Amino acid sequence: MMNEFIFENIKDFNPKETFECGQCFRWEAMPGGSYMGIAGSFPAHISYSEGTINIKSGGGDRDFWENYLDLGRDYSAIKRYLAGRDSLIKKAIASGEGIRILRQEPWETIVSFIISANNNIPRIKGCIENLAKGFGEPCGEFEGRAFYSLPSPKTLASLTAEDLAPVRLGYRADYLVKTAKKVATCCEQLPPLCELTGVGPKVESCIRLFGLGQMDSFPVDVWVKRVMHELYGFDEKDVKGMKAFAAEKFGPYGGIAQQYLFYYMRELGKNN
DNA sequence: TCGCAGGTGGTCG
DNA sequence: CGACCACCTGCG
Repeated sequence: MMNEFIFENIKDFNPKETFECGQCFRWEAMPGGSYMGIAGSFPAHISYSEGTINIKSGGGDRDFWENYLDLGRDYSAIKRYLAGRDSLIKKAIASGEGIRILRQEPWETIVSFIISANNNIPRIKGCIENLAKGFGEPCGEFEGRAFYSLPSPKTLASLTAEDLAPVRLGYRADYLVKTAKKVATCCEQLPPLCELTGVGPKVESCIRLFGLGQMDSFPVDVWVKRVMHELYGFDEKDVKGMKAFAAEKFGPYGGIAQQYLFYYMRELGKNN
């Protein structure tokens, strides 16, 4: 199966900024600046040029992709709101004008961000691909490559940490199995995130923002600590203060502000 | 060789 | 509560 969807007159979208701002791990840059990857069980190749998004996909309808890329949201208005509330964030926004928050599946974000803990990006990506290839469902051949979804809660719950050894998750394998068991028994309804093993405050914030569309969620990771120190003078240990500040300043769009700040600090780091 | 990387869980004071 | 510390793994 092969679909093609065109979205025209799209502002505030840049594939690199969107797929490399730390919110997702299954998209890969292709020559020419397009991105190939998979959303849920749908592989796709996404490119953008002069206001037009072109999506070639191995599944999912137009509505799915419109929703996944959050195209219904007016990011220009959000940027104006944030810049109006705080002058320091303007610089951060300027570094990542084309960031959009992908609307990923809750389970996908739960798995991804449990794996992300105390880990680095190349290895996170590797683990996720190993997990999908080894234990996920085949999602068909797309542009000459085989794609696999992540294993469902039920599938993962039926495995042991030992079974997952080839995935190279380290101690996170145990977290994943325990969490899968919990999610699998709560059919349909998601259990409270804080009850999931491997889900602490930071991972929970990421799941809320990237998986549940809670745009006010403000994940504080090492990069956000750094940028909040650099830009606003916070002590890097004062996570409570940062969250309170974000709630006060950025209100319903704290999570989007976080993405600009995160991307800004990452880009800054690359030049040093 | 050793520290580090999108933190968390467990233990103490 | 807040401060520590161990922790799989792969890379520089």
